Amino acid sequence: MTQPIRVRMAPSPTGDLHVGSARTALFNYLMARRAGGAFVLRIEDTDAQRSDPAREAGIYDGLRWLGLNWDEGPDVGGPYGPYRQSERKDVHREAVQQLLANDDAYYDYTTAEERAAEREQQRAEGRPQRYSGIGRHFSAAEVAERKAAGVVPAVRFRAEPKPIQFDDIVIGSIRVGPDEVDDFVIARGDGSALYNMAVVVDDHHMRISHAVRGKDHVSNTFRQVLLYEALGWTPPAFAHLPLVVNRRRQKFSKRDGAQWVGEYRTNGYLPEALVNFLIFLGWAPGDEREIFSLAELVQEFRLERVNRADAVFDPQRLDHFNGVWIRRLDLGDLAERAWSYATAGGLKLSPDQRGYFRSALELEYERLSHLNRTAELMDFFFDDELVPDMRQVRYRRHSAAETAQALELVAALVDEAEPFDDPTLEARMRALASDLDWKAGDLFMPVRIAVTGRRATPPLFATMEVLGRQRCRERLQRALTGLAELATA
RNA sequence: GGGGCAUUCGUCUAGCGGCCUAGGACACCGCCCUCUCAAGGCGGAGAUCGCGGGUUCGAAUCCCGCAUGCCCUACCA
Repeated sequence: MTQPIRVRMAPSPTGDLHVGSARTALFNYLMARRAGGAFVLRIEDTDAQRSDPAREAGIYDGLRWLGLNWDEGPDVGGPYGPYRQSERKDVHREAVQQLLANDDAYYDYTTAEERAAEREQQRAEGRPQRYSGIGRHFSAAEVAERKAAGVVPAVRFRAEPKPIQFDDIVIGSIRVGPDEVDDFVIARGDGSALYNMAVVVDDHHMRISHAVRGKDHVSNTFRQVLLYEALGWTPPAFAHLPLVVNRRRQKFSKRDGAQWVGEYRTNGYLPEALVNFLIFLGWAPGDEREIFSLAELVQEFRLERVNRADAVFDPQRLDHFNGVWIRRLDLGDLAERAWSYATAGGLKLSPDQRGYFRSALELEYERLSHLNRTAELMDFFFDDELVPDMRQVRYRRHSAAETAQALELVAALVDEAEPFDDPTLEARMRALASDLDWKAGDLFMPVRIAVTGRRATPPLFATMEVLGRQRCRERLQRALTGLAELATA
């Protein structure tokens, strides 16, 4: 009888979802979905300092935005709740009591000063810095004395010297010698459980089958294994993921770029792109495919194929995936997503412009690298006061005066072209260039600048078609005025 | 100081004893396409597989040392 697959994501409520956490969440999500198991969200807020339910919102938003939906959690409930560690103190306390009762743990009445002194001496002697268990040996009288002096005891696990070993799905067998794990604190003076204790208790009670987390927890795992053993519980399978690191191969942090998922959202990244990028930080399909949707990953992902070496977060690669995914979106979807970025970016859009927005966006498809660049890319479509700066034209082959004459002809052409569409405009403009004995490009660039105000745009005639006769005509007129001023200046 | 783990192009990775004179992708460079900018196509440069020993007919792949890096070493998580 195999246990159902139950995995969890256990972030601290920091206010937003870290990209490293997002990667861990993704791997867990994939595990769960592939096996038809459960993806549990547990908020680890045992540190009262940082605990604030309001700060969970960013975690939820980030996960939801990425499409990493959870089956059980503080907000949706579930059969093994509560899902906030701060609400599970009784369960933790009960387990601490059990360890105390079995003499697997003890109250430690040493003071912080005593422990610091011990560490200091060990350092001076060049010995490993470990808690020697001095608190184990106080007599009843000594304890009474310390109590009277106001010492509040912490609860320490009694770690007997013995080698500890566990099998990790990604790393393999990991072991540590008999003297490596000392008596560690499992509960504070006030009785509240510390991280390792809380994790073990919660993972057990939540029936977690696989603990999939960052490699930075390997050392903790040795302690947790001891706890499982003492409590008489079966530990979950462990899988420790390589870390997401910066260019200097250290833990990814602020100065390495945006570190929160929310920032990627506002910076115009698609969740599909972030997922696709993140999955390759520690995993690869084994063949040469590179583009994967979340749904495809559910089919392909195998924990067994996860790498062991840390992966550098390369923003350029993320950008590449973003472009790929933008181009994969169908126009309706893209328009819907880009709309809010466009207005946020300062474009004044009215609801009746949706059709126009969409037509314009269609032309910008392959030029849109990030959704938050929508406004800067498309503002000329919406600026009805646009005054083209004709100084942008390079008057090498043709003078400003000649250019003005040509634009007059173009204006006339714009007035009468029928229909006012891409092929008609192109045919007539090419004919005009030929009549003038100009190279087509020499004519198109001034027109482009006149009509869009910029040198880089989508193909000119498609752009003009979308802009419409009216706008093109007005802008051409303003360009002509500008050219005249330029001539007199 | 101690321990654990890791080490293939600048980066993400393929590779699990012979198919590797190491493949793909990003970035970079060049060419093509072309009305500009993109996108796309083609090509180039880029890794003596961290170093040194072994094992083997044969090693990026197995073993042992060394080096380097990262993580942990709290009454943080």
